[in-house]
Amino acid sequence: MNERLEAQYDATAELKWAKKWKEDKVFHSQIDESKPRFSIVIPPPNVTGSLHIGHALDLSLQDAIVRYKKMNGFNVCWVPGTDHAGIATQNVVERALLQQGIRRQDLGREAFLEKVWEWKERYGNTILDQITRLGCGVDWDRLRFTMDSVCARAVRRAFKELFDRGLIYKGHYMINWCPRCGTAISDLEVTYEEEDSHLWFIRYPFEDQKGFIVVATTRPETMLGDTAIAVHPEDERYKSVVGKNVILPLVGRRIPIVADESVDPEFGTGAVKVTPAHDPTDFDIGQRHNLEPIQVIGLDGSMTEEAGSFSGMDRFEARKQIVRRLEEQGYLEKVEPYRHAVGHCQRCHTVVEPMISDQWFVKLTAMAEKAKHVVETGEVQIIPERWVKVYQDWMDNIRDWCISRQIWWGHRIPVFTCEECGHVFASEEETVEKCPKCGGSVKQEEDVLDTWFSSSLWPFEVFGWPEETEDLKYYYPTSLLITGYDILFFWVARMIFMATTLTEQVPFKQVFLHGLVLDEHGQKMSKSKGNTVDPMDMIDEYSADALRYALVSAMSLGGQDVNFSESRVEHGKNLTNKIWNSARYVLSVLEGKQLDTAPEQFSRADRYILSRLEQTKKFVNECFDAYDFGSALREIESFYWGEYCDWYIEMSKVDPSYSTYWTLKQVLEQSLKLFHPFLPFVTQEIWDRMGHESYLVEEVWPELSESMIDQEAMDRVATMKEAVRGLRNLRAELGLKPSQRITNIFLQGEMGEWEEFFPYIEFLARVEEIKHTSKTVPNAYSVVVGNTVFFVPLEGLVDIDKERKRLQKQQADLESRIAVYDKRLQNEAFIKKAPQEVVEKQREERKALEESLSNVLKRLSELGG
RNA sequence: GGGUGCGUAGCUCAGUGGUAGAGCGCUACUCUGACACAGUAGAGGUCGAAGGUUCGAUUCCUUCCGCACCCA
Repeated sequence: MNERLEAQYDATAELKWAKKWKEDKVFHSQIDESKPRFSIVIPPPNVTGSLHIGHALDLSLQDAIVRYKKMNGFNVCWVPGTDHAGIATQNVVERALLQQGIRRQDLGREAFLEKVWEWKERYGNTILDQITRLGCGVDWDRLRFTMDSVCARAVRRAFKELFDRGLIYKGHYMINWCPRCGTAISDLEVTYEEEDSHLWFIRYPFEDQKGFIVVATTRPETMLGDTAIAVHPEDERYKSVVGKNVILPLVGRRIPIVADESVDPEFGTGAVKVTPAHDPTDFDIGQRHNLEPIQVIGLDGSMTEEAGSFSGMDRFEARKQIVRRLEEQGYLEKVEPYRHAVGHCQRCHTVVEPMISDQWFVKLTAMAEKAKHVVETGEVQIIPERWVKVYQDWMDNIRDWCISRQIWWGHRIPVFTCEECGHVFASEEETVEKCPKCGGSVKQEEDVLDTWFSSSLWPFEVFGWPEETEDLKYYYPTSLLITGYDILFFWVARMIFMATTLTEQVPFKQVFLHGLVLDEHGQKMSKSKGNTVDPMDMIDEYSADALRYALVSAMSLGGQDVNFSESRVEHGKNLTNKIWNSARYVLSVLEGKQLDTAPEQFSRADRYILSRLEQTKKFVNECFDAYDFGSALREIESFYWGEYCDWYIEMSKVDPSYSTYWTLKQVLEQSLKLFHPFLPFVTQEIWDRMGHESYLVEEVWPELSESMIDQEAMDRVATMKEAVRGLRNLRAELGLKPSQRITNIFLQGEMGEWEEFFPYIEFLARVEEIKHTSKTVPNAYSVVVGNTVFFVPLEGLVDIDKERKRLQKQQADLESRIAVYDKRLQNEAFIKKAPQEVVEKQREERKALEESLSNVLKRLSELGG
């Protein structure tokens, strides 16, 4: 044993171990055919970002399973890395440059990208350092970045393959445009929010000047681009006007009234304006009726030349002005308050503008079929299972994926057009000089790919795909993916269809989706609400172990969201200190003792704690297999604190023998191992202080030896605890201080069942001596435990009235409990229909209560009550 | 509108077909031989509402109410 442990755990030890694990490459994995393998890839965080509380949970879970698997003999490979986060990163760097008065356009593409790389080199390690600090056992030798050469190669290959197979195409369609980010975004990147707005009712006069038709709209500013009015074909109110023309107010354009199934007769007046250039539904109507799209809102969100006198005006200002103009000219019929969902850019929160533009798309219908199939067959298992349906529904209703982005930071689309012969082709090469057909000069596409396109290749690109590397063959498909359910569509689903299409394998065999971390009142954390928690602050204040405890212990099997509370972190710190202190005590007791051979005989107390340890181990293993991390951790804690510390260590202070010391050590060591996946630091530090040279994570996970389970030992100790609690309760009621020892008490009952526990009871209940008695002891308090009565005579202190009240209270309690059993046991249907063992158990439980009750009644009658 | 999840102690949450548990908070006592970041004792709950299934429901089913999230 090493030097004594300090009275309090100093969590700065964490820094030392985090560094050592990394430096000693403890988590480096190499191909080893002789071992079962376990591979897992990190969900790559944004390279310019920093660790947030959701990452902390996700990483804590991954680290727990990684350590657990490693201790169970698996060749574990956890691949770390970061994501280039196209739009987000570009925004960050642009903003920084603007502070110096530089616009990216001033620099030009090449120079700007250099700046972004510089930024990445400078700040990109922040989050990696934080992952280290959290204690994550990743394989640093396999660190990847979604823009590094290996990933870039994979992206080009994936693109080319899909392009050549006709699964990627360029098209002129309606997409979601973010005017602030200046790029197209995918459907998933639009978040809809309910907003209070208005429904404007506008009169469109018939061209013959005889009356008008009223349409309702939420977006009056787009009316400048209207090229029709649409009504439902079955709508009786409008049947007669279909085919007629109206004159567009403010513009004077003549536009037709068309009939289209997509119109909802319940909405507004049942007649709607059609703006094919600025609304997805209208775009479809336009296609069906050959309507010309007129773009009146530009890419920057201001009105175009087509908007006439409103040209150059911001779209929201234009809305106000147009409404005013309509009102002035008598076209505005009425305005009603209206609540509707408005699409915002997920990243910058700007209201997105549906626009028609040239973009690149991935054709998903066929790919989705495969992706659905592998989940149906169980090749990919989604856990918890309820997400399967959500996944399948999304695959069923999938739409093509817009993957081009009008930004510079990202993987530039590897498509080239020959300037001579017009040949368009995708290439896997980083640079292409000449057209493969005619040798003419070529021009590459300007746009870059959606970041999620490269992320979707992550599980195989990190192992070197498309090269058939040894790593790829050995580690892929990966064993498990752990991530939040919020990126089920964004990432998980896309990885599955990309993997099944490109590698013809699944990306991972299982995917565990955990909940999100919310604030302590179940609210989403957001900067605007000011309820965010910085995990690094928690680590600094309480330790990484404490933070991990707070997050993981709050997990439930169903993958519910986790409400984060700082008091839980504090408790985590208290727990680490409790482990530390108990170890400190045990080590001091074990100092200088040789405990290499297992004892031949165990005491009842030893067998009790060893039995509970076995039960705990079994339960914890089951939890790990079911990814029920929260239960596992809570179970270990309650065993260690509630049984080992509270009872066994206390009992071990009474006349310890060799088997006591051996058991103390065994339980401590095995508990440290059980705790280790969750609290890697404090357990490693103690392990080290115990004199072990090894890393705990390289030790073998405690093996089950269920033959150690001794039910009788557990039952007897449970009864002993009951007696101790009864005596302590009496002490508390009498106001006895811990320092006041009771001289002696008398036991009336079966001596044989109790004798071996006398020393423990004496110690735990602070009694000088327990003696046996066959007769009632007069003038004494009593504690009834089943068929046993402990008499507690206290010189001059026994208040008969008080004693009577205590017993009456116990009587009432026992009677009410027995009544419940009686009701059940007197019910014939219960006796007949309930399983025999249940009936038997009820009878036994009732009998135990009855024994206590009869003793209580006997005491009362002796007291003349 | 469709879907999913959740309503259990003052707060935050576990959990179970056989009269409910933890942490924090609260009350009282205690620096008792590792731990006051602790110990001991205690108070506190008709497990959202109503039906149904069952010998028995907080647990399973249905409906309703409330909250949250996802999709359209």
